[in-house]
Amino acid sequence: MTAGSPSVGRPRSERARVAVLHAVDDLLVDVGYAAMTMKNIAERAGVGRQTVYRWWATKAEILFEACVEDAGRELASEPGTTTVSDIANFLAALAEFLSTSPAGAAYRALLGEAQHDPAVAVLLGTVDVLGLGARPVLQRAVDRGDLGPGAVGEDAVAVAVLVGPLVYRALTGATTDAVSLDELAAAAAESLRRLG
Amino acid sequence: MTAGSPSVGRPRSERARVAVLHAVDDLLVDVGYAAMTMKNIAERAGVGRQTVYRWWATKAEILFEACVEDAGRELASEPGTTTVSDIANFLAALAEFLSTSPAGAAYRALLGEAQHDPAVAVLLGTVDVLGLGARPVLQRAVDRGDLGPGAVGEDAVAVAVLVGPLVYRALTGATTDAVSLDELAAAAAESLRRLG
Amino acid sequence: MTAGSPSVGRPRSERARVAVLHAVDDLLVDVGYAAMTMKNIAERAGVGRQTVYRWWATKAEILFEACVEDAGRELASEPGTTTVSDIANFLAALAEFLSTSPAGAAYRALLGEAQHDPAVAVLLGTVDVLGLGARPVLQRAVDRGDLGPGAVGEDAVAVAVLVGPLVYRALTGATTDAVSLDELAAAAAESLRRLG
Amino acid sequence: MTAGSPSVGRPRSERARVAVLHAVDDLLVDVGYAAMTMKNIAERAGVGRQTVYRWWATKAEILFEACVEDAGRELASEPGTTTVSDIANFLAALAEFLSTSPAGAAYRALLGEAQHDPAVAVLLGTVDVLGLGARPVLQRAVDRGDLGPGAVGEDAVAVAVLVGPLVYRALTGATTDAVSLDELAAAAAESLRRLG
DNA sequence: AATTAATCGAGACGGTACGTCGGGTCTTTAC
DNA sequence: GTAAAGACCCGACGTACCGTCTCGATTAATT
Repeated sequence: MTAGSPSVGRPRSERARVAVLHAVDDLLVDVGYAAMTMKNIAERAGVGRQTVYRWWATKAEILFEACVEDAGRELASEPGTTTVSDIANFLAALAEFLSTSPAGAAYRALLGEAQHDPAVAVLLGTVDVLGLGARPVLQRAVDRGDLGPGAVGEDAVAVAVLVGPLVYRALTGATTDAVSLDELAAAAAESLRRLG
Repeated sequence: MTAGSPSVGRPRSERARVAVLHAVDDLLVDVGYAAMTMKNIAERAGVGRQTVYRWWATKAEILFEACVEDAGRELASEPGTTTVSDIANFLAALAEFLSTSPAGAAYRALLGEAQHDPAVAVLLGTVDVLGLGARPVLQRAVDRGDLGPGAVGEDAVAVAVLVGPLVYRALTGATTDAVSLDELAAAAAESLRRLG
Repeated sequence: MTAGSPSVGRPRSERARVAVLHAVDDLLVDVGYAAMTMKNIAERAGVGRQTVYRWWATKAEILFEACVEDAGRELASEPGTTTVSDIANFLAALAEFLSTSPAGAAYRALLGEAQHDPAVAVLLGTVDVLGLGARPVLQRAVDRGDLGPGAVGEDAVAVAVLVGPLVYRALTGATTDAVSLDELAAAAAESLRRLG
Repeated sequence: MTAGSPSVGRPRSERARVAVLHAVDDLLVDVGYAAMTMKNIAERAGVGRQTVYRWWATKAEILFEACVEDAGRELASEPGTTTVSDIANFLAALAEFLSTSPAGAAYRALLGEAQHDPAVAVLLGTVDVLGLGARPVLQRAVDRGDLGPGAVGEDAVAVAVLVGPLVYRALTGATTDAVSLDELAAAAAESLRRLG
C-alpha cells in the first residue's frame, strides 16, 4: 500500500520503544535534562545505543514524543459553567501541569532547549502543546459571546494572554497558589473580553 | 589594604574582560548558545582558556554579566501620559528587547538554560531582569490609582500578567506586530485593574 | 542417512555459496582485508547476513575456502629436467602466486591475520598451502639423489628454505625480478644439497 | 631555533609516553594484537584517550615505536670467527627474537597488519627492522671474501635468503630447534656463497 | 496435494570500539 | 600573580560492525 517494505525484516520492538520513553521520563526527574545523555537513556532503558539513534535523532525528539500525548490529556480541563470558571479550571490544570507533571517538566525542558537549538524550536512548532489545551476554553468563550471570534484564529494573541503569565512564572521558578490562580483567571477573562 | 594581597602581582586585564564579554555576544549571534563553548569563547576573545575560568565558572555567568546592564537600559521605557499608553510603551520596548536585542537573545538563552540547570535558575533569580523594567510602570499605575498597591509586592502576579504573554510568544517563536501590541496593552491594563 | 536430518527441508543454496566466495575475492581486491566486513560481504553477494554466518564463522574461513583450491592449482609447477630448473619453475610460480594471484593475496591476508588471531593460525595450520606446492619439487630432488630423504619429513626446514625468501620479500612489499629468481633457485638448490 | 614554538604551553608528559609504550607491550602479550584497542591501551597506561591520539594515529604506530629500538639491540649478534659461525650466531638471535621477545611479537603483528593495511606497510618500510640486524653479518662476509659485494646492495635478495626461512617458520607457527638452526646456518652460508 | 522443516533475504536487536570534541585542570614561559 | 599556550584525564558524541534474533517467503522431501 504505502511504504516500499510493509513487513520485511524483523519488526520494530515495541518493548524497546516504550522502555526508551519511560527511561527519558525517569531520567528527566532523576538527573535533569542536561545530565540526560543518549548513552544513559539507552542504558536505563536496557537498550542498545544504536536502537535509540535508529528511531530518534536527539534526546529532544524522544522527550517530545514522551510529552505530547500526556500533555493533551492533562491539559483537557473540565468545562466550567461560566467563562471565568472555565478559565479557572484550565489555569488550575495548567499550573498543575507546569509545576508537577513529568510531561510538564519535559515541556519546560524542551521550551528551554528550543532557545538554544533551532531544530528543537521547529520540532516544538509542529504541535502547539499548550494551545491544544487552551483553544477549547477560548472556543467556548466565543460560543458564549464573551470573546470575539478572531481570538481563536491561527496566530491570535489570546492563547498567549491565557497561558503566558503562568508559563512565565513557571520558567522563572515562581509558584502560584490557588488564590492567585483565581485572581489570574478573573484578570484573564477581563483581558480576553477586551481583545474581542 | 584589606586582605593578604590587595594588589600584588599582575593586575587583572581589563582588555581580557571586555574581550570575553564581546566574544560571548558575538558568538551567541553567530553560532547560537549550544555551539558556544568555553573553548571558542576564549579563542574568539584572543584569551587563554584558564583566564576565562579564573573569572567566570560557566558560559551562563558570562552571558548573564553581558546581559544585565544592557537589559536595564533597553527596558527603561518612556513614561506615558496614561496607564494604557505607559504600558504600551513598555510592551513595545519589551517586544523589541526580546525579538531584536542581543541582550534579549542572551536573556532567552539563559531562561532556556535555567530549565536544564538549577545553578543557572539561581543565577537568574538574583536579578529580576524583566521585573526591573516592569515595576516602574506598575508603580506609576499604582500612583495614578489604576492599580492596587499589592500589585507591586515581592511575589505579585502583576509582573507576570504584564510580561508573560509577550515572553511566551517570544519563546515559542511567534512575532507580535504593532497592532497586536496595542491590543495587548489595552488588555493588560484591563487585566491589571482587575487585580487591584 | 547419518544424523537426525540428512536432507529434510530446503537444501543449501549453491548460488549463495559461490556468490559469497566470489564476493570475498572481489572485496579483497577492491577494498582490502581490513575494510572487508561480514556485512559488506553479504551485501556484495546479494545474500542475507545470517546465510553467511550459517556456513562460515569468520571472514578468514571464507577466504581460506576461496583460497585453498586455487592455490593448489597455481602452485603446481611444471617439473624441470634438473633440480635447479625444477626449483626455478616452482619459484617462478610461487612469485606469480604471491604477487599477482587473488588466491595469493588471500594467502598473504590470512598469514597476516594468523599473527593476530590464534584461531586463524590453527585454520592455516590445517592445510600447508605452500608446502603442498613445494613438496613435489623436493620429492623429485630426493628421487634424483640431490637431497637427503629427511628433507621431505613432516617438520623439515627444507620447505622454509625453499619458500621463505620469496615469502619474506612478498610480505615486506619487495618485488623479485626474473634474474633474481634464477639466482634464488641456484642458491636454494645449493642450500638444499647442504641439508641432505 | 627550529620550530615555531620552542617551549610554549605545557610540555609533553614523558610519563605518559613511556606508560603508553609499556601498555602496548603488555597488552600484546596479555590479549593479543586484535583485542588490543586504543581504548584499553589508554586505560592500561592510565592515560586519557585523547593523549594517545595526540601523539600516535594508530595502534600500529605505537607498536612500531615500541618495537624498533628493542629490535636493533636484540638482533645485534656476536660476530663469529667464520662466516658460518657468524651466520649461526645471527640466526640464533633472530630465532630468539621471533619466537620469544616481546619486540619480536610486535614485529610479527606489524608484519601481519601490513598485509591488511597499506599505511602499516609504508610504516614498516621506513625501517628495515630485520635488515638492520642482517646487514652487518653480510658485510662481514663480504669483507672476508665469502660473498660478492652486490649482496649488501639496497634491494639485494641476500637478506631475504638469510632471514626468510626463519621468518616463514615463525609466521606459520613452526618452532626451530638448535640443531636445525645450525643446519640452516650452513645451508644459508652455502646459498649466499652462490649469490656472490 | 498437504505437511513439514530447514533454508533464504531482510533488517532490528543489544553490544562495543571507533575517532572527535568539549569539559575543567595542570604546568610551562613571559610579562 | 596574571596572561597565553597547550597538554593532561575524562566522558559523551554519532557511526560502524559485531554476532544474534525474528520476521515472511521459499523450496524440497515426506507424508
